[in-house]
Amino acid sequence: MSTPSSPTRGRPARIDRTRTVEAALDLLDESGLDALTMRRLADALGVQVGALYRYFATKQDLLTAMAERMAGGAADAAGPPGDGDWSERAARLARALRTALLAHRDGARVFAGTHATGPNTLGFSDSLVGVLREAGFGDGEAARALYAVTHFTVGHTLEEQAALRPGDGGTPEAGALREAVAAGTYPHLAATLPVLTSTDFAAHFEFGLRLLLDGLRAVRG
Amino acid sequence: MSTPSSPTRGRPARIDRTRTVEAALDLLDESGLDALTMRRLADALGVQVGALYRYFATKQDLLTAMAERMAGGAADAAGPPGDGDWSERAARLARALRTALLAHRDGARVFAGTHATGPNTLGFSDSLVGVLREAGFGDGEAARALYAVTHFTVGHTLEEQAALRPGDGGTPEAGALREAVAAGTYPHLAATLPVLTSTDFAAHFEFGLRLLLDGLRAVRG
DNA sequence: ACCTGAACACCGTTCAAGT
DNA sequence: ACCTGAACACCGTTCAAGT
Repeated sequence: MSTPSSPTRGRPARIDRTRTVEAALDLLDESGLDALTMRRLADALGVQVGALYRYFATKQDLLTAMAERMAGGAADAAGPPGDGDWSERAARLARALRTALLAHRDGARVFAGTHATGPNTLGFSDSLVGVLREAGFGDGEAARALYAVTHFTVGHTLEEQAALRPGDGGTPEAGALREAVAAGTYPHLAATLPVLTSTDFAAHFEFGLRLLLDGLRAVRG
Repeated sequence: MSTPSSPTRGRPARIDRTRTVEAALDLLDESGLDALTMRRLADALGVQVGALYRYFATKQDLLTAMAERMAGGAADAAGPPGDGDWSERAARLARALRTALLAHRDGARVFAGTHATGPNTLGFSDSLVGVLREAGFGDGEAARALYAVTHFTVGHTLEEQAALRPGDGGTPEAGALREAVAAGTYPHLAATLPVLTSTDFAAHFEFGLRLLLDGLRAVRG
């Protein structure tokens, strides 16, 4: 498939999967997902475009490998058993996922657009499900809680990184929001505008995470 | 900008914003987001590609108009005040958003990739924040709850539509998941595999939504 | 075995020119 | 005013041929 054979025959390879994923993440950080093209990546690696297809079947395959790489270490955030109660350990895992996505420009977009099934991604899921099962949650509850926490975290971080994109003044569409709210008749949006346009994304994230964990507490037993 | 002037001078226009968005949604349903190109859309409308740029500044602008269109009607799902308690009304809004996204192929991807600020989108937000404020939640809580519910719903539906993509047998990466879990050592994923690979997405959604609403109940007062 | 060179079949966007 | 025709500067992917 996309992995060359083991013994080094002929000239040593100039690139490999690991180096290519690293270069792709660097390019992502510098220029963003829209500018991450196979040609530009090949340039950065000093090879021709076609060479990339010996290591990745498609660009989607490369993006999946990037997502898997980004998730590295997140599984360890739970800490050893006994280090905090189940809700604190679960919260650490969710925060670690958000942090991992924030660590790369458009990280959430890459993650949301792929379906990595490598050890980093599976390890994270196993960790979170494990914390809940060991806390006494049923298998169904633990599995569904994993999805709820993951989907919220990815959804949140997608918005967080989108809001921070344009780069210069304030939030991007906070302007459009203010304008529309001022003109139209959205009384509740008008009343909550300061919070809605706040850029304290950590506070937004912690609020949603707390809802999910409080909800889990209510569902338990 | 992208809106032609009002009085009909010269020949009547062959296309307009509304017709174009409708054709784009049809094309989306038939072929998916990856196949939705400006050229194919122009073909479907019987014009040349360049003509589209008289109505939409960029493809992103078109996608935003599509997202806004998809959100139509979702704001009304709360029903009249008094029709159910706050949590039931909020749940109806969240379900209406999921349903609106599911109504179009790749609907969640379109919605997640844009930032519509039209009346449908703002009306939905105003509705949900309104339900919570009228139930006695503070402005900050109501605004942040809007984000939590919306991000969870979009994140969930993104996964739901991604899982249903390939189309033929079972879930797409359920196979990859089973395989990896069988080979590797993920005891908690192995134990919960039946639920993790379940395609009852409505149940997954309802569970996460319940966590958020139970969490809100716990936070109130 | 690994990479190059070159092609194939496309893209989004712009803009002079026609009607 | 609205649309066409044609171009510009790219894309992802494939594959014979070189080394």
